[in-house]
Amino acid sequence: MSKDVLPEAHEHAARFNQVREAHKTEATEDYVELIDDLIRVHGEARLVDVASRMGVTQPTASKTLARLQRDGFVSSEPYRSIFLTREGKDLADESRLRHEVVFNFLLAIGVEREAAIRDSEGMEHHVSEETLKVFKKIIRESNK
Amino acid sequence: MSKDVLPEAHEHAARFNQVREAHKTEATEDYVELIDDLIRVHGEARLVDVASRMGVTQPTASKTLARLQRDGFVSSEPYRSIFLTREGKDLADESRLRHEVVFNFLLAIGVEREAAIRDSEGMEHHVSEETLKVFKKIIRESNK
DNA sequence: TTTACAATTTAGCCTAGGCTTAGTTTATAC
DNA sequence: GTATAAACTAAGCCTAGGCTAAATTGTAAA
Repeated sequence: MSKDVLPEAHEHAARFNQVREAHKTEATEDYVELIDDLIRVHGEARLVDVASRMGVTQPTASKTLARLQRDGFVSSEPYRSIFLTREGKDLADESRLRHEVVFNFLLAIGVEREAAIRDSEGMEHHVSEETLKVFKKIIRESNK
Repeated sequence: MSKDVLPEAHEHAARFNQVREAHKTEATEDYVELIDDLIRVHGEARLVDVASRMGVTQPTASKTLARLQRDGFVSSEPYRSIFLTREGKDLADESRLRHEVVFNFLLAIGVEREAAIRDSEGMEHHVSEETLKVFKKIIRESNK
């Protein structure tokens, strides 16, 4: 069962590099997705809510949001609520879509709801387009 | 389709905290799994190979290994090859098992091999026991 | 309208995990 | 047996993402 040869080193490294790439964008995606949700459901996104829902302190959320603003995903004035830029909104939409596919896929194959909620949060950032296609197909089939 | 209410804040936060927990152990799991592979296939694990296969520089690998040693997963003498402690070996076995289940699951549902290799590397750290059970069941069914 | 509380920012600290450059040790080849 | 190359370590720098404590701003109630 276990391997008796290893992939070539550069091949091997490429996998880990891909995971590291995904990690870099994870926080950004989680934040914009949450901000978009807050705006849609509560009418606005306040730092205090972003922080409590991300499970971090306000200074931590504040610092992360400053980075997102620097990188062009978010805009806000001091002491005011938070808005998504066009780029941020696009990323949020894309991110939520992927999140929903993973979530619905887990439900479709029989994972219990609570586990599906929790697992999809972590998994969504590591699912390629190719795999996502297979997930979608299985969701469609389970809806028949 | 999209939500019109959000989960309670503490519930929401719990999901992200779980993902952050998983991130903390990711590097450790990836390193011990790789070290175990190198020992099994090449007879020993040298820093230079760990670094090139992780896709990082030698000083980076060296620093990470120092941390793993501090935390009791790895042991080694300066300029010598790297060994797993009992704890490290157990973690490697557990980690490889999970990795294999995720990989075989992706194959079983029809994901192409290369994508399955890459996606399983990132996904393995975010799949709960509950979901893993469902994955195993689907693998068994596809082998009939 | 002032006062008090809530929200936000600032400052400063920590760890992980990247990097480069430079020095040391080990192994190899002549 | 020594020179050279390869492997490894050391030192120092950077970013992200956590934290606490303290200062500032905004808002609402008395």
